[in-house]
Amino acid sequence: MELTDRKRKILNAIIRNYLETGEPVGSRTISRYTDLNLSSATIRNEMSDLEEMGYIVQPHTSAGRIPSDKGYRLYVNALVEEKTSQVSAMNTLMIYKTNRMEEILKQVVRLLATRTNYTTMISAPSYKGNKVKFIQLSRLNERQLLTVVVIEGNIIKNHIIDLDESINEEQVLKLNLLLNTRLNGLTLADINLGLISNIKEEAGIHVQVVNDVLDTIAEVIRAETDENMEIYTSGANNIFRYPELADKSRASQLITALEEKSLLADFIKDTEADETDPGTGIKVYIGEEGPVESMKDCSVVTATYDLGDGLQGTIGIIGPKRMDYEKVMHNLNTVKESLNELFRTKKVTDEVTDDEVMPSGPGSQT
Amino acid sequence: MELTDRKRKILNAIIRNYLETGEPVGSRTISRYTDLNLSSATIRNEMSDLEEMGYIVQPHTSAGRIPSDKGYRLYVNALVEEKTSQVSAMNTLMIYKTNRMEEILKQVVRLLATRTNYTTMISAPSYKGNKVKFIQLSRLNERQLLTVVVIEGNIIKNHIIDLDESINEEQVLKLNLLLNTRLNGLTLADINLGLISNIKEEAGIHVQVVNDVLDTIAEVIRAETDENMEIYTSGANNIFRYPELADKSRASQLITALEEKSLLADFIKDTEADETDPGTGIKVYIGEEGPVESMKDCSVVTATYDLGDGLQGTIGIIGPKRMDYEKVMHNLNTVKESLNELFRTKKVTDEVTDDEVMPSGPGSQT
DNA sequence: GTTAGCACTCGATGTATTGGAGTGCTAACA
DNA sequence: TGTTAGCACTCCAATACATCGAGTGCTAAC
Repeated sequence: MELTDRKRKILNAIIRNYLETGEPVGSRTISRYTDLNLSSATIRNEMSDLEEMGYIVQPHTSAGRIPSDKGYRLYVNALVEEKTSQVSAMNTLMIYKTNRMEEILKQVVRLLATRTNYTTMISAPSYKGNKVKFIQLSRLNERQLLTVVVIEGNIIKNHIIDLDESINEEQVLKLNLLLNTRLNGLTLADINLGLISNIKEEAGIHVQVVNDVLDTIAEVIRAETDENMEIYTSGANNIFRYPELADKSRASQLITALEEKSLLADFIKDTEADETDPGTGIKVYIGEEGPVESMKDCSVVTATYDLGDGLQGTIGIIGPKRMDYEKVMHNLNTVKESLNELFRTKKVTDEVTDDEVMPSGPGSQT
Repeated sequence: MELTDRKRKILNAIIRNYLETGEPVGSRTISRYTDLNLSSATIRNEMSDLEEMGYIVQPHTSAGRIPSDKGYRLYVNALVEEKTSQVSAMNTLMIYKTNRMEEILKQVVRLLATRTNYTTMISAPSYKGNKVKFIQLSRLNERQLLTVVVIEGNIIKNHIIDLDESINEEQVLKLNLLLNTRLNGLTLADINLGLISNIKEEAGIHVQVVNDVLDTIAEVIRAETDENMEIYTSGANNIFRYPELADKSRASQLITALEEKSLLADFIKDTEADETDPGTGIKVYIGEEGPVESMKDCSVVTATYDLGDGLQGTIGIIGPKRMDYEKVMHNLNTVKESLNELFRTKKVTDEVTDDEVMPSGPGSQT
């Protein structure tokens, strides 16, 4: 059967109405809603066809119809086409400037949640290059060394090494020089066994330190590429606004998914893997289209943002299938713009970083 | 009216029964449950008294009774007394060793949640001393400096400074020396205006660097004492196990509270402020006793843990008022033991730290 | 002081009944 | 041939009503 223009209009009307009300929509409603001037009976025939084609679904006999995943997909595709051709209304977000990346992300994800009334997530930007840029060893006291490793993209990692034997300033200086000359500009892949044993030889007795520095480098690089992606979420409570997500079992599953960031990471990895999208960089997962089983009652809309220098991450909005896709996509665009804006004007104070507590065991009082 | 021994026993029986079933308990149940050999009628009379005294409450006429906050309080107090006199069964937790404090905390909070079936939280240990221990400036390139500040307790913070004017190695060395000799061993309070202008004078043209280092110090110290406490939670989905917390509005409020770490921080601050507890370090907030309005249907049990060196934090368990206080307190003790254990045996690899991404604006490609 | 007995309350549960929104189908119409 | 009016039918949601049972308070007897 062919999807005539009229059928298309009716389908759109059904979807739009359902987005608003969340209730199944009947033929009579459409008959008045649209400007097609058709009787409800005609609409009924068309709806019957649409159902047969799989665009809409009847929750039970003698209820109205609701869109199927396939129906939503058609609708969203149309939206996307429309969107890309039109210039997105610039409307930057007020992001409070701060030096800590973490703060910015939390702010953004929160803003987005309150603006859209959906649940939101954002992944910290990760850097693809991963070349070692700078290594600094500092002598804290005769048995402790502070290691700081900076890799391209200005990701900083530090570590305190407890030494088995004491070390003096001169030795530290030498090691610094050695490590920097040998390792700068290399990626983890470049640092092979031959190189390592080579360096160890030159380092003489300070093998332990070299080992540790290499571990630290390995850690910083791994942390940025791997599984344990940093993800922030906000507005989890918004799921209770939508009855279709708010019942006990569904809500519980969703809350669990939000807590298990690894599930969210699946969406982000999927988004990042797929570079074939039209250009807006916005991707929509409707229901079962997504990679996460327990979120099959939701739609997820994601977008990648780019801070320049190859530093990029993903923003996502999680809501019911009947979410306001148009609004959501618009908001995602706004956020992308705003983040760009922020980092373009941030030239002056363009550092953001920091670190964490580290407890020192009872053995290390000096 | 006096709380006779018999009334006490009946009250206990009511509470214990209610903890198990979650349903109002009637006189007949108690009449059989206890070994008092009293008829339901007698129990009824006693229950009537207990209600008048405010220990129990009737949800509606002709339902059984449920404990009031006051009733729980009596019960918990008795529990605590009993607990402290008895040696807590040592039963350490399997904590997977890792170098990152964050990982350990996440592990602990998660373990605790799955063990207890309640929602859990843990605050990162914070250090009370806050003396500057070591400052390291490194020249990344002629316009960028890396600042690393270590304070006692080995909390590390770093920062990249973009300079208005170029700087050479020699100048960096001088600044390093200057800052270390002047600031080491001082707390934030010690660093007054006089000292600052003094240092700035000595620093000559590099006022900007001095300012930034001071900012960084201020930030690291503030971050550890202040509001923005790091708190991890787990097992949010567990609230759906308890019907009295699982209805839409309550669940939504709770989820919000868990997301708004600031509310949880209120509990932690309260716990830490109160050093007058019996010695177990365990504190129980029943319903409205807690500082957070939106959690008045919950009980929260907290305990402080101590990693030595004055580094301490708080663990908390959030559940319905009818939570299994005994189990919860026992588990908290176990976790305390385990954390102690972990850091006692961690002497060799006693560092834990790390850091974060920092994007570099498009202006800083070199 | 304790207990048996009884009337009473009130939520929870189950069962009809009804109303309305919606459908599918058929026959008539343009 | 496409459109529409009409009608029988379905099914959910809401309402009302009856019933059950757990629990209470009170009184009178032990």
